[in-house]
Formats: sequence, C-alpha cells, structure tokens
Amino acid sequence: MPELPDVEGFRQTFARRARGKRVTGVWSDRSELRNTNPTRLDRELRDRVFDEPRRHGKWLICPTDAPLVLVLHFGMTGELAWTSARKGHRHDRMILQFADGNLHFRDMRKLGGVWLLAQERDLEGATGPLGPDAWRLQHAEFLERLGTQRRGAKAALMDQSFLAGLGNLTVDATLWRARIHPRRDLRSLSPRERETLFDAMKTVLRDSLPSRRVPARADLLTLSRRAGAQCPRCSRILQRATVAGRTTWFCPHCQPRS
DNA sequence: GCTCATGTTCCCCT
DNA sequence: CAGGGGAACATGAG
Repeated sequence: MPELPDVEGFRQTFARRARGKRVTGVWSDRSELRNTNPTRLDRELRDRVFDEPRRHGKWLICPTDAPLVLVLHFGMTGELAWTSARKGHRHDRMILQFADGNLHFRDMRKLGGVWLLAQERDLEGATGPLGPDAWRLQHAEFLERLGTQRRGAKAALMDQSFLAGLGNLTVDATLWRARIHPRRDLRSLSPRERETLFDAMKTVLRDSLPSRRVPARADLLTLSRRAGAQCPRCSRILQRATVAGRTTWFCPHCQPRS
C-alpha cells in the first residue's frame, strides 16, 4: 500500500489520534526497531506528548515535547490502526498506548521500520538523502531537477533522492497519463513533455490523496495490472516489462519508446 | 507447488 | 562515478 497518498493518510490518523496526547506506554517487538529496542522505546517515549506529525515522501516524522522524534516508514505493507483494545494483531510491530486508546503500527512483511531519534538533526541519518516531496514540489523546481537527469523516466521518478514519495504504482500511472515510455531518457523530453509530466504527476497524486490510498479508485491504469488488460485510452493490450527493477505496465501505443 | 506483491538496500556489472 | 540488474528481506494471496 504505502506510497505518498497512503502515508498522508497515516499522517492524518497520527495527528488525529496522537497529537497533543501523552504516551502511557509502548509495546513493541524488535523486528522493525532500527536503532532502539523495546525497553528503551518504552522508557523514552512514556510520558512524552506528541507534537504535530509531518510527512516527507513516504516518511512519517513524529516530534514530541522533548527533542525526541519518532520516525516511521511503512515498507510495502505497513499501516496504522487505532483500537480501544490493547490486544495485539498478529502483524503488530509497535503499539503506542494512550489514555483513550492504542495506535498500532502493523507491517505484515516487515519491510518497514521504526526509528527513535534523539533530536531532529538526526533525521537524515535515518531517511537517507531525500529529494523534495513530490506533492509539495513547485513547477519551477521540478523542471530544474529534471534538467539535470540523464536516465530513464521511471528510474528517476522512483528515486527517493530525486523526488520523495512516488512509488511503483504512482509512477506507472503518471507516465501513462503523460504518454511517456518508462524507459525514455529524460534528456530526450521536449519542454512540452516536461510540462505534461509535471501535470500528470500532480493529477495522479491529487486523485489519490482523498482516498488516502494508492491506487485511487478513480485511477484507471492502476486497476489494470494484469495480463490482457486494455489501455483505458486506446483499448490496446497493455504491455508488461521490468523497468528499474520493478514490474511496469504501460501502453505501447500511447507511450512509444521514441 | 509456483509466482508475484505498493519499498529499500546492497552487491556486482557496464 | 553513475546507472541498471538482481537478490535479499518476510509473509501472504492467488
């Protein structure tokens, strides 16, 4: 699930359920604790009050009333759930306990992670280098960053240090909307195609954000990732390929290689 | 049984 | 050095 729109949903959940509240305890197993352990996580977070959480790309950053910052990444199957029962779900990796309920960090495949930072300045050490957030990115900066790229369109858009937040589904939907082949070298894009690419990315994100998930129900292409699926625009059979290491669906007619 | 899955990282090759 | 391919991580769904 988690790409930018999903994590934005998790941010809203965290803000609604945890912001301004005091932690009464923390349960965790150690499977996804990257720089701490269950004992320390509970000791350090207990009695802290969460501040306003923020999102950068697929990262959720949760400051507290101390310099301490909780950082969450959801991998491919992570999610947040609010319950009144303290009893854990089988995929719970961490439970933040409050007086009025519990916020569960779940992650079936354990590809996500939990970091506890002593202070904000340690953030990049956890996230690694991140480009600007894809949703907040301004048009001018997008064009500026594109200008320096000399690699395939999909590889660049998937690179979190180039733009933060886009994932496999979002990138396929974006390139389909923009009618750009996933292997097109970015250097070959015309000024008009660059404009179209920016608009397509914003449209895909805007359509997905209200439903807080990818794929958005309104998004036709992301619903068609299976053999024999047709292009929603021209009805030709979509093609499957591996691009930048990921399964990629595109329309060979609408998205020509050159 | 087999293949594939929304992410990231690391190693190897060009 | 930059970029791409492939494997690995762990677990479930079809």
